[in-house]
Amino acid sequence: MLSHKTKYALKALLYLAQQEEGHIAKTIEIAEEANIPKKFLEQILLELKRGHFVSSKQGKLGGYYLIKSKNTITLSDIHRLFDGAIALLPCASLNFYEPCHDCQTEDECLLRLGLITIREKTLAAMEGITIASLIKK
Amino acid sequence: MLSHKTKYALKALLYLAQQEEGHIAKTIEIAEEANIPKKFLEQILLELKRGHFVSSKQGKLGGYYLIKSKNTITLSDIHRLFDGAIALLPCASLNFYEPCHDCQTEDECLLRLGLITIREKTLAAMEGITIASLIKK
DNA sequence: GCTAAACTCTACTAATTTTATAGAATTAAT
DNA sequence: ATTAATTCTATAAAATTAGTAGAGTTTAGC
Repeated sequence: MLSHKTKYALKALLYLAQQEEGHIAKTIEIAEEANIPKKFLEQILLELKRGHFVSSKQGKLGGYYLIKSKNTITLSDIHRLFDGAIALLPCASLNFYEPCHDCQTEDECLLRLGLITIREKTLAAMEGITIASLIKK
Repeated sequence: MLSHKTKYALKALLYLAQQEEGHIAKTIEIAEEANIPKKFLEQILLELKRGHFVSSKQGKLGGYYLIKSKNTITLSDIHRLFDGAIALLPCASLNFYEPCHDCQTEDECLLRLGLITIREKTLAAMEGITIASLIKK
């Protein structure tokens, strides 16, 4: 399941992607439009900025805007930024790999290969969904 | 990601499925074999029993054994029993549906249809993995 | 019947993560 | 200067997860 943070991030990106070129959106504007607690959204937008999905203008008249094309921002990108691994266990993860310490040797693990299969299919599905494709539907 | 509980449940089922017909496995035996804290495993086995995946024999010489065919126990079954919904948000879930309270109307939600697509693909993948198929690999 | 060894059940605790909130600091337009 | 926005750090409240404790129940075997 997605955390609220990831859901809010996606909703914020969807809002930004729907604005006309050059529009700079204030946090309060996004928060009210997408029903997100404003102070929580501030943190989320900062993380999206650090992840190079959005950028900001400071000071009066400041705000946030997309800097990555909405066609190239996928569900898996945002999931990884806020919720981490796509895989069901770290031992089956590409980007967040960690061995299980309850397994003696990974080769003997009956679970891992199955979980890798799941991750491959889920990841393919998540990479197929972009901010742009969500808006089109 | 799977909780430890779900991972332990799967490992316990894998252990039981590998025993010869008629064998009754003690909790301590499964715990040691699969590296699971014994008291935690007790709870997990009880939940698996309530879910009709295993049954138990009480008293001395008691223990647990599979009652559902290993060919029909899927990853999605066990995920749902311990970790709940397969979908990324409750509004996209089949078995754990709940509306989001930050959406005005569900029809206007740009996220939901995409998440339903993901759920369909992930679920298909998870239904394809059974306890039996994990043992074969 | 008694004892040993297993499952059963309820409650509790400790740690972690999630979901925020608070408030001071910084930046920039007017 | 003033106003209104982002930025940053710290904190708090709530929920979830992971695990423990201990009493109760059941059954095999002597």
